[in-house]
Amino acid sequence: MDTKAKIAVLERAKLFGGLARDVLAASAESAQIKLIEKGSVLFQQGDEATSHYVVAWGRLRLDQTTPDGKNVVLRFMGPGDLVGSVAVWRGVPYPATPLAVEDTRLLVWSAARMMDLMQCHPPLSMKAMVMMGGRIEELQERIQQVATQQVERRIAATILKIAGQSGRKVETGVEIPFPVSRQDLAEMTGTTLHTVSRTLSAWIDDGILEGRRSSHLTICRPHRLVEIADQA
Amino acid sequence: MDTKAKIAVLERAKLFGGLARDVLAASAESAQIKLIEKGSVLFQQGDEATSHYVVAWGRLRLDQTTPDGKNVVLRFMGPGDLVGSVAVWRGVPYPATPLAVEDTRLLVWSAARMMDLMQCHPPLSMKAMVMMGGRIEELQERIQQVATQQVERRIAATILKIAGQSGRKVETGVEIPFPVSRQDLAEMTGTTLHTVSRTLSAWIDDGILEGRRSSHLTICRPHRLVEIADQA
DNA sequence: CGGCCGTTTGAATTGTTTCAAGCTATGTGG
DNA sequence: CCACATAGCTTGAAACAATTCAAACGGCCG
Repeated sequence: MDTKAKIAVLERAKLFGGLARDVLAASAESAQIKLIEKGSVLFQQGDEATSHYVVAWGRLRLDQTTPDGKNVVLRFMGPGDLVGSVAVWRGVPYPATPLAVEDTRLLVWSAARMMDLMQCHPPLSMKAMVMMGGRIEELQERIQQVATQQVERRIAATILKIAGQSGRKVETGVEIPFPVSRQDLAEMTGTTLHTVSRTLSAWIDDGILEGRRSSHLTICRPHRLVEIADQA
Repeated sequence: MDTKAKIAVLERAKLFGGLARDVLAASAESAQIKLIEKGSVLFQQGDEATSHYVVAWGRLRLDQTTPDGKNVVLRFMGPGDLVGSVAVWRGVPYPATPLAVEDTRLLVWSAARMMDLMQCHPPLSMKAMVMMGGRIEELQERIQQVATQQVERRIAATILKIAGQSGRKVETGVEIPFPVSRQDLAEMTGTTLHTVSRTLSAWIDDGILEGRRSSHLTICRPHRLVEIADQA
């Protein structure tokens, strides 16, 4: 991947999109490329934060393991998303583990290089703040969801969020183009595999969803799902 | 309050602490003072974000109301805490409502002035990013809690967090120096007033806590509460 | 073919909520 | 100074949503 291709990736990244040519060029030039295979992790929760990444292709699932062994899926990440940024900026260990759910290609910067870029290009740090603010609001919304809504609504909302971020239109509806297991959904909504399975089964029976027994989920009647997600 | 006093407040604020003299002076000079009474709100969730605040004295509770009328307490804020920052930087409406639970005094900047300060003083925006990163981790931890732990543990952890932020040592243990109702705790932990009441009653019977019927909560046996908070 | 992993589904169990009633400080107006 | 109202809290009993336990199914890979 040459600098031109790197710039193309950066333009789609939330952190870099819309920034001046010279900032992109400076950033792209100092980026390394890293490739990881489906099923392997980029780094481990608790590792020292030495690098900062931008996803070029592929998809990652961000997992957080609790001291007592339970797992929470924080989110899925795709092209343009940032990985490890917060830990690098704060100088603390990575708080979660990104696992590739597809073969994935990323741009990499060392922590020091990233800090340099930030210092030299104020628009970059402005952008970073806006982005982090967005993440804060997202997390606050999720807390509100887990704290006040019941399971069925949370599952519906979660599926819709994933579809909104990564869904593709197909003949039968909107498809999520990478595998999302019942276990994943359980760990995103704070419930159990069993409850998710039952709920999805009911929706599939109602024709709202397609995708029994793994494969890829397809939303056939998005409108119904929205109704479930924000029913009073 | 003169500029000197303002600087003293800023030095204790997370955003300004440890910054160079000239940054503090420039910031303090352009700050206005605002006083609000116990029970009144600083602004309303949904209002356009026109100002950014730092708490000088007093205490606020940050509330978020859901579309269907339920309420979530995001956190309590005291001296040195920032209010409204994220919304100002992002140029979006305030996502929550800060309510004074004591008479409170704040420093105020217009959104435009705040952005100027940020642009002119890179160390300020660096500090802001580190701070926002901290908030992101805090929120992720809370999601993990609400999603995986049962109510008793969440209540224990929440009381300990409040005590850690604002607790004062007294003869009988650690006291939370402002009123925290059972309803508040319920809205922080995603449960009901009734469950909180039952749980606290049990703890008071066990001598872990003091503070039946409102008044101020005092933790008599912090160690026991920690055990409950992180029991496997 | 056989084993495995993710899933489905039923039944029993439980933590938590909901419903309902009563309590106790605190404050207010007569 | 005493009824009276109020706000916040407590507590029991019933109802329920979701989890846990248990077993079996189906697709896929070696």
